[in-house]
Amino acid sequence: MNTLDSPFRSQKQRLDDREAKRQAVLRAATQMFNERGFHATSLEDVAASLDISKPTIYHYLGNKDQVLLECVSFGLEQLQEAAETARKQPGTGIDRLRSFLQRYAEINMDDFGRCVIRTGDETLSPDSRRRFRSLKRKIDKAMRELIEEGIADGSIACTDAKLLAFTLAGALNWPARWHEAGGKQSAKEVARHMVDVLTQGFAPR
Amino acid sequence: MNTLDSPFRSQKQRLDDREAKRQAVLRAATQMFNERGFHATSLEDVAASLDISKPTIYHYLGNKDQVLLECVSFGLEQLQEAAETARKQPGTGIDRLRSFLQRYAEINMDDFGRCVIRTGDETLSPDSRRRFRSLKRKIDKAMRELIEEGIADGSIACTDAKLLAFTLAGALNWPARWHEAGGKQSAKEVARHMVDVLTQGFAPR
DNA sequence: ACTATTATATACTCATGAGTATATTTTATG
DNA sequence: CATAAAATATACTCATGAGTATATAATAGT
Repeated sequence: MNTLDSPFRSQKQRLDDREAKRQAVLRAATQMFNERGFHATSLEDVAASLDISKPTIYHYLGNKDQVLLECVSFGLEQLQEAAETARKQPGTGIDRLRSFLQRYAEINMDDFGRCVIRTGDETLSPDSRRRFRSLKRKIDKAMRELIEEGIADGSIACTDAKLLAFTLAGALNWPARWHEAGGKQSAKEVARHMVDVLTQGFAPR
Repeated sequence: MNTLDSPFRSQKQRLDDREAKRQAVLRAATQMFNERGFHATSLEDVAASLDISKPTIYHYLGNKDQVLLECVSFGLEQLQEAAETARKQPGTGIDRLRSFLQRYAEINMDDFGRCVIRTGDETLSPDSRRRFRSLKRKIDKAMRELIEEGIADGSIACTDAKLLAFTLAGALNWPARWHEAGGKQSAKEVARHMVDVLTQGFAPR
């Protein structure tokens, strides 16, 4: 099998190639959306940043709405994975929840996660919006279930799992707005600290 | 002095009139921005919702950017007031902080406060953005000071006031995205519950 | 009554940017 | 090789919506 740099690529290689280009477009788009906002970013800008032309983007992706949908879907997939990983872990409910929250926060400081947070539902077309919402609801549900498991085993103190989930999500979404990659504290540090604060509360124990 | 409905209004009355109209425009704009998003809302839409024409809006406000800036400024003023009120209150640091947080959350579920949260910095022109950021920084600073006072008097347990402020703000900003006026729980209830959770943490005591 | 000012509307201009028609080149395969 | 398919570009169209020029009615002040 030809793994060297022959000019004749296998079909798989070509498909991978295509996929890599799609990804590159999405990555570039995500970064620009995050910096300037979706509406202030034209696909021409995105194309230019990759030294390609606008129609090339349309060759790989249907339209601007779809570009955005894929960007956020990617972020939401990462979150979904994080939830599944946490679910499988050993330990008490609170341990699993904390481990999820840690990862959740980290993802929200990364390109695609940030995009999820910074994208308002209204930005997407009605169809995409439904998808977007439905994916977000899944994450929310996963978080709620982790909480409920913790309540059940007594490791979490809480009277309203839904509201707790919103509270935690809100706190851990916010860094998507203010944290910047090169900052003093790494995403990991920020996440850890926030999760601790949320766990303990700010009233002395 | 003529306080009845004479057709001859005093200068003050006329100024008030003008101000009332400005306010009406801002209120209508805020609501539409919150629902559809800034970019999906044309000033023509806003005008139509008030049964006036677009140039009338331009008669009262310079341009769309300014409309948005005034909307968010209004929300930020409310938050500023809340901060000042809390500062003046008696009690320990944690009491004053909690009282601020309560009000903070409530405002964020109201038209103008919501607009503050839902408006990304990138949405505004560079000049307005600077104003917007500077006003937000003030609120953040106020929250941080309340926290520091609480740390000083031992009523708040915290090692990083800045990060705690971000954490609390994030959690209490989030309802601007999901809470709706006619929902099951009133803004006040949601706020109270969230503040409690944040105070106590979710680890059993 | 006469003029200036304020409030409002109609009917434009103009830039931007999404999306496309079409041409061209490269790559793959019978 | 010849032809089909994929990749890329140039150069358009076209809708939208911000902002304006201009007209008119109402109100205020002289």
